[in-house]
This record gives sequence, C-alpha cells and structure tokens, in this order.
Amino acid sequence: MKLRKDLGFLESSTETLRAMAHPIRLAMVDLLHTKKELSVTEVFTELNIQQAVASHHLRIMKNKNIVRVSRQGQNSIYSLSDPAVYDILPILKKILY
Amino acid sequence: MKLRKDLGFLESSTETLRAMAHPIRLAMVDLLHTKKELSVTEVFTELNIQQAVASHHLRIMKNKNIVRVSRQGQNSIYSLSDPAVYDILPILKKILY
DNA sequence: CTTCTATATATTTAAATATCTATATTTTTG
DNA sequence: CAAAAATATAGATATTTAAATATATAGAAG
Repeated sequence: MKLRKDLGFLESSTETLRAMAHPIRLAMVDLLHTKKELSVTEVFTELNIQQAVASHHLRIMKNKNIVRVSRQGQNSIYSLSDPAVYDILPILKKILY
Repeated sequence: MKLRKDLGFLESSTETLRAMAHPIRLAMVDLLHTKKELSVTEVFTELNIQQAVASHHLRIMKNKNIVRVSRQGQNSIYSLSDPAVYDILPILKKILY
C-alpha cells in the first residue's frame, strides 16, 4: 500500500478521529473549549451523565492526547491538549449544514 | 443526557468523523482534494489497493455524504462533496506534531 | 486508621467495523 | 447478443468499540 502520504500520519490521524468520534466525547471537547479546565465532577454534572461514563470517555481521549489531566487535590482537572482540537467542530458544522 | 449542545449535530458529526477515520479513507480525502475528480480505477491505482477495497471505502464515505459520485460512461467519478472536508487534515497535522 | 468524596478501572454482553475473497452488475464495444 | 472493462455488492470471520454496571483506588479530613 502506497497511499501517497506518510502512513504514520494517516494512522495517527485515524486514531485521533476515532477518539473524538462519539457524541459524548464531542460534547466534552466543546465543553472543555469553553470552560478551559474542568474536574470530572464538573464534566459529568454539566453533561448529565454518570461519573463512570465521563471518566471512561475522558480516559479514551487522554490516551490519544486529545485532553490532558492534572491532579489538584482530590480532583482531576482535564483540559484540551491543544485548542486546535476544537477547530474540527466548526468544520463539521459547515460540512453538515 | 443533556450535553449542552444539539444532540443531532453531535451524532451527525460522530458519523462523519467515523466515516473518515480510516487510513485509506483519509488518503482518499487527500487525493480527491488535489485531483478533484477521480474514477475508482484512478483511485485504487494511485493508492495501490484492491479495486474492491477502494469501492468499499468510497461507498462508506458516499453514504455519509463525504464524497459524491457521478457516472461518466463506464466510470464512476468521485469527488469531495464539500472541499471543507479536507480542512480537517491540516488541523490533525497541527495537533499531532 | 476510618470515612467521605472524587476518580479510575474491570467485567460482561452486545453491536459496529474491518478484512478478505468471491461474485454480481453496469456500460461499452465488436 | 457475447465479451471485456469498470464498478459494486455479498458473505464469513476477526477485531474493535460501546454500554451498563459493579467495584476499586486515591486523597482529604476527622
């Protein structure tokens, strides 16, 4: 397979997109874009989902470097690793409507 | 689930991202962005993949309106539905490097 | 150390997606 | 119409991912 482009980039991109491709995770990206820094509790409260569900999806994005975490006392504070992650949302809006 | 955002948009976005989230399909998006219009033969030749594989992945993207097709004689000519689809690639590059 | 709060992880089952190979359909041409 | 070329679809199996629930760990405070 040749693919005309660096296969590593295509595979990494695939992983990043898959890690974002979920309604809850997209909502998290949007939320973290506006609020910048949030604890898990703030995330699951704001999105009205279970704690375990929030933690689960945050971990998936953390594993692909979409978000990063820092401990502050008993809280885990999540934020976007790169604000550019959010820029995909307006593009999707343009494509879809 | 509240999610602070139109659930329809989040779900549609999820589908669009999933339809792109594959190395071959990302290569196709890139290829169609530069060449504008290509037959299935040109696509699978350029990417060095099997015909059935190309057709399969093109259909997945067609079903999610990422690409569109028109028949020209014995050829199916594929192109990006919206050039903005390509804009996701530079964002990924920025995020990843 | 015990309890409380916040967060993370594990388990099970179900559903979606990928991969590979074979075959069918469509259009052109002799 | 028969054959060739281009494209599409189908079927089987393997792998991923999701969803729901239960449980475990980490830090703070008494």
